[in-house]
Amino acid sequence: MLSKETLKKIFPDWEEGLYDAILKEAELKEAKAGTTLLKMGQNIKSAMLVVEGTIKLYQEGEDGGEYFMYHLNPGEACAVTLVCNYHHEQSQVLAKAVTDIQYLAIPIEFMEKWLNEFKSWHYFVIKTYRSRYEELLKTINETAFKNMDERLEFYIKRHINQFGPSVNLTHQEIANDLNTSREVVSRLLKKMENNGWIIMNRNSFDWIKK
Amino acid sequence: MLSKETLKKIFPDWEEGLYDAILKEAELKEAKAGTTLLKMGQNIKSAMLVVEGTIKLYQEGEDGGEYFMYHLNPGEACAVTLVCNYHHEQSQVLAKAVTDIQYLAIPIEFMEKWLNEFKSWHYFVIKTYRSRYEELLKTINETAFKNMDERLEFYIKRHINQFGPSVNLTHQEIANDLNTSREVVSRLLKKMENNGWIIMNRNSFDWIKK
DNA sequence: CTTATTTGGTGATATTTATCACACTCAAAA
DNA sequence: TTTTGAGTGTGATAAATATCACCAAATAAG
Repeated sequence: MLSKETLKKIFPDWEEGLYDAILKEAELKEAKAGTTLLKMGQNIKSAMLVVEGTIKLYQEGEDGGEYFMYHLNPGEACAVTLVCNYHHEQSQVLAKAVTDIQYLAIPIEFMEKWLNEFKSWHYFVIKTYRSRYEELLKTINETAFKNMDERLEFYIKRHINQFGPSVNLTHQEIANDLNTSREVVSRLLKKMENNGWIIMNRNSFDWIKK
Repeated sequence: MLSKETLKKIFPDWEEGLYDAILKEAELKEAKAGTTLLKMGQNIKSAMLVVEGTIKLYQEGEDGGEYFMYHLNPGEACAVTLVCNYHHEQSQVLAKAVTDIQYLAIPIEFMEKWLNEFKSWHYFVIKTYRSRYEELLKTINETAFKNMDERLEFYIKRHINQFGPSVNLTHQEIANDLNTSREVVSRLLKKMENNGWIIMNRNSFDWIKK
């Protein structure tokens, strides 16, 4: 398990008792890069707080397509899992580990209890929902108003914001995240290369614009 | 001002003290159908709780386009205005009254205070964020995965869910909400009419499918 | 080294959506 | 009644995106 000190660094501003409760009730889990942590429709049995690594949150289409919404980083939590009062509540998102990760899994029976018990937990839940809501607004804005070239640019910028200017994604992976096809991504990236926005290598490219 | 009884009917499950606080601090405002209640980028100075009528929430594009996200009904609140700790926080949504409405405006300086003071307020905020987050997920799903014909159908269904099977919207209004053009909406509605899904009248149509 | 697989490039074509142009109809106003 | 304007219908065309087909380069596997 984590030390209380580490916990405090990752999740600051909590009450002492909340750290103790976490240490007592939460399970520290690990997952390899690429693992699916939560599928759409799956019953939620525990809340998920990120300790180490990055998670990507998706919306899943009926046809099986995926649409990337936002990243979750250490100190953040998966909003949908935070307020589940009943065991039969189903996930409306798809969550995947993009790096090897560590996360705290807290059985959902504590959610209601801790809301009553710890003011700092209550604030944490609200802060989480608020920030995720804002991420969704940005995603909607991109999706509803922008063409694929701009959406690709936005996507790349979010990626380099997370992992630095070198992008190690295949065109196919990007296409999946944007719910488009590889050919479209290839052509748009080629255009960006011609514009001098990126330098392409095999299996990766570097963002140099601005 | 509203009576406490009316308030309790519209916003059930609150603490007695919260009703009193609302009666003391909130201002009951009215607005005509069509009024813009909140623009994107505008400073938020009060929280907005719907008492009567329906509000439509939009995301606004840089080019001035609008994209409909969800409805707000009596007993619901505008999530973005609920957690504003500072006076310079700007709205990321556009809110318009679609009918004549009444709403409670609560100066944002009470938000932080009431979070501490009233457990039921805390729950209300979380419940609000949670339900709005879910609405956004649905909107993203429609926008990212569906073609215009399906999005139009979804849009109409949400509308009739609010106002009944007779839809009194011009093609232009629908086009604005879906960020497309009138011609596209006209053609798709014509197709629905041919399929026997709707009956068209001038300035309105009726949904009969299913 | 040779072969197989993954990844990327690109033309051709189809589909979807946007845009432009203009005609028609109804209803309200003059 | 005539006029005006808002709302709608629809063809033509353009632009964006999706899909198909196939090839080439790089890498991994044998």
